[in-house]
Amino acid sequence: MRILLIEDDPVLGMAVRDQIVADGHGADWVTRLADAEHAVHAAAFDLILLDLMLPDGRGSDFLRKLRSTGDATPVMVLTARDQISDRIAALDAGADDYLVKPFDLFELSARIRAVGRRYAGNPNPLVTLGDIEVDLSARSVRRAGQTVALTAREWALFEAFVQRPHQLMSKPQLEERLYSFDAEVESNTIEVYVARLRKKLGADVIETVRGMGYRLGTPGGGA
Amino acid sequence: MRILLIEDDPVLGMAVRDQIVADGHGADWVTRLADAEHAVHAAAFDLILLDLMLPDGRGSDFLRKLRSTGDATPVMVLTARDQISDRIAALDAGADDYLVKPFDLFELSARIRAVGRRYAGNPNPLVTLGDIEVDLSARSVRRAGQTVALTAREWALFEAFVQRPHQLMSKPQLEERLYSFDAEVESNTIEVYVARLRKKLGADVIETVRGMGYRLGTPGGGA
DNA sequence: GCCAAGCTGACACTCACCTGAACGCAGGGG
DNA sequence: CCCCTGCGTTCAGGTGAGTGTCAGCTTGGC
Repeated sequence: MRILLIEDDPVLGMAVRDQIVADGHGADWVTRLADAEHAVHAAAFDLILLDLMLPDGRGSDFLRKLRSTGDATPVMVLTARDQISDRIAALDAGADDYLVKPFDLFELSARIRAVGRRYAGNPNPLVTLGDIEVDLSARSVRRAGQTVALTAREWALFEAFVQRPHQLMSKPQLEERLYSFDAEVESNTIEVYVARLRKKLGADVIETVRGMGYRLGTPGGGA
Repeated sequence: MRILLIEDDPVLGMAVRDQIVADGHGADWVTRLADAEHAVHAAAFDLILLDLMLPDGRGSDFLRKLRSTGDATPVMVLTARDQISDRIAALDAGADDYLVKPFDLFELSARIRAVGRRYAGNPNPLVTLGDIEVDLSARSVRRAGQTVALTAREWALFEAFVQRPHQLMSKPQLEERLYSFDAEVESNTIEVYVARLRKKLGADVIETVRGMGYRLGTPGGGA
């Protein structure tokens, strides 16, 4: 999916863009409405993430203008918690969904997938790894047909691997993913959670690459 | 599908009716609540499109009256942007969905198809969960053959789960669903209603996934 | 054999969740 | 008009699952 992100806050913008890319989508990031209008004229997007407060205007005006041209691209609005009236205005102007700041990046991923599903018509995308089935949108994992219950952290870690099937991931990378930036973890948390995942899903779900990190394994003995 | 359109604006009404017909459904168009009441007594509809501002009364009153007679016909409310309180009233009165004016006729078609799918012409749209039977169109739940009475909120919450059987739903998602887009609820309402549902329907109807949300339990059909 | 890197079982602490109870409010009947 | 009932919502106390940390053990490289 090709996603246009309209957000002027540099920190949030970068975080969201990284998440989008990490989810395997293409991301165009602009910080002003003028650039956004240029972008939507230049290319077709599958989804637009729209901040409401921007330096050169209000997002809802942009949205209304977009809709008036007949453009039906799904638009997800990013709002602060106290901008209730603006949010309603955005929905009435034709937004399809909204997210309240500060939002969870996981929730963002889930919503983006939901949009993709709605407009692509296909049901839930299943990822298969040997006898393991992963439903990313439902956050459920089955092994040999049996549903395996994962905790929040376990799922977060596992999702990181599933989303980048062949990529090697270092422990600092994974820590960053699990704990954003602020939290400081000075222990072997990742090792512990890798162990817990292996216990629940089989020893070969995650492969250790000594001195470098981990990557998704090849359960079922396929290769 | 047979659809009743209650809308006094001639331009919008005609457009919507034409769209309905173009989609291959049957359309009855009335402009006043009196006519609407007459229509629902005379024939059974698969869907009612209901404007809230009508010359001879408020749509939400019509809806409440309809529900009080036990009529469970799906109702989609058509609202203008500044009728926020009315919109909430309508949802509380038992609306299944709503569309904000001005809306895309394309979206209208999509929503109608969604309703059609949800209540797909099977004579018995029964969902079975262990010893629990759910009739979405009749808004009734039976447990071990015994009908269980759910309140409006309880049903709204339960329906959210039943409609997406395997989907994990976060508390913010569920709050959205129950309270539309306006209310800022900072409390444990969802927890309370989950507890009440469990009390009425059994502890395992809804499964808690700590830190992530809830999903439908698997009293008999998980695996 | 030695060292570094990774594995794992155990454990205390926290907080997300559960739950009973109380309050406000609206609707209906007396 | 007022009381009564039922629903929705809030609150506070208690609890356990989830989490991070650590110590001791295993594995792999040289």
